[in-house]
Amino acid sequence: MPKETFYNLDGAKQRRIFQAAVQEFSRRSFNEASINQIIKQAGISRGSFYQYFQDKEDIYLYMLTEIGKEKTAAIEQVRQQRPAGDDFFAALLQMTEAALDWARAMPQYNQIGMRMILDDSEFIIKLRQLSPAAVNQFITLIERDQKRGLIKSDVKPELVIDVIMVLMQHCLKEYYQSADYAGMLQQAKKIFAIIKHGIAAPKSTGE
Amino acid sequence: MPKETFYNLDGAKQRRIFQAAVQEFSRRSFNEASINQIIKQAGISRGSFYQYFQDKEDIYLYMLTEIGKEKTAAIEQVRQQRPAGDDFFAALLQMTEAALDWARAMPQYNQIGMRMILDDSEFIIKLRQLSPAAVNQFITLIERDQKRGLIKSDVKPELVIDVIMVLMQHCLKEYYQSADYAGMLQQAKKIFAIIKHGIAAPKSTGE
DNA sequence: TTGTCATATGACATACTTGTCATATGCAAA
DNA sequence: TTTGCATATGACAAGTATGTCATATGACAA
Repeated sequence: MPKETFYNLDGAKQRRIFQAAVQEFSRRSFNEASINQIIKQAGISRGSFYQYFQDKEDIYLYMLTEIGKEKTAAIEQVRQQRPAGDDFFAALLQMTEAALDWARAMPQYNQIGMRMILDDSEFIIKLRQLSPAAVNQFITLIERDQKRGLIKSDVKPELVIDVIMVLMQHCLKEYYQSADYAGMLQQAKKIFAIIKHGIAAPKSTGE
Repeated sequence: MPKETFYNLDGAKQRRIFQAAVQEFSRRSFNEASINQIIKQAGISRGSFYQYFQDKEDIYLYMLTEIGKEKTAAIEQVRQQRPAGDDFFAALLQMTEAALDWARAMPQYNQIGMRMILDDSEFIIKLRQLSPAAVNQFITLIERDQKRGLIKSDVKPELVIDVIMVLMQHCLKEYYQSADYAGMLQQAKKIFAIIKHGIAAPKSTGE
């Protein structure tokens, strides 16, 4: 919640400040990030900064909500272009592609998201606990597939989501280092196959 | 590689300094950690610190090797008490229990390990790349089980290890917050079951 | 032109950090 | 006792950071 004065600024300047924040918060952890760097990058004075924002937490939250808006819009676009598959794994794959797309297009935003997951400063921990996590939709999908007899009924949907989220994060992190889009997608598919079918050899029934 | 002067110190003082480092590096990231805190905690003067160590990296490396020694000893002990199971999943479970034991007994050490995985300061990244990771043993186990027909032959052992390592880290992280030993072990088992058998319902063969 | 008011500015106080260095201390040998 | 050497110390310089505040600026109204 920036102060009124910030919103009175013309759009270009707001944007400049936003982008300076993105740059700094994607480069360093919340604690390490420096307001000095942000104002230098944005080309505003120290005094002005405190006229716009309460403190570092304030501009961080502002930046997050801005990114959130853009992300929602982007996801909506993907969803319209490629309608969701009809089972859990199809939907999962679609989401994975969307996530990779996002990471590729907005590396800094993704970096910030990454940091948020890893960062363990008090503020970020508090913040993370509030995050809603749009997982409910997937839980519903799993439950439906369980009723349809596609997924074992004795696994807990929450656990599956948990496992998959963790692995997805890992893939994104790897993608950062390798920057190999196709390879990463390939690997994600293999991982999902493991989750789907397991690694144990079939018990000499089909063989 | 601390300086000679450090090793000339009597054991108690060395230990005090080591523990001060553990405390600080488990509390804050490498970049955020402060030498001031360490010397205050250890009860030595600023000047002395620089007589013992080159800089922050130096004491960090020293601390890591010390922890490494202790860990190796602890693992050896576990291995002797509980001999490894004869297939991959048995060995995996044993390792999980060992890891949880370790985390419970040495929360700070584990915290440091955790930080090392997450930390993205230049120094830590460089350091992490050097780490050998004692995964080879597990890869061998998987390959053996593949030959024995227990594990599908078309999965890449490296990928499986990767997936499991990531999930294990996640479990440890969760364990930190919940501090529920039994519950965590239970969850780990369920996760391994997913890896083993998958979540897809059997194709109307057994039902 | 003058008055008013929102906004912009950077100097400042304060509080941290790291690494150095002149000096002090204490021990051991001569 | 005196000499000499290893070690201990904290003041210091130089850098970083944050948040405040008196003052300057510029735009618009009277």
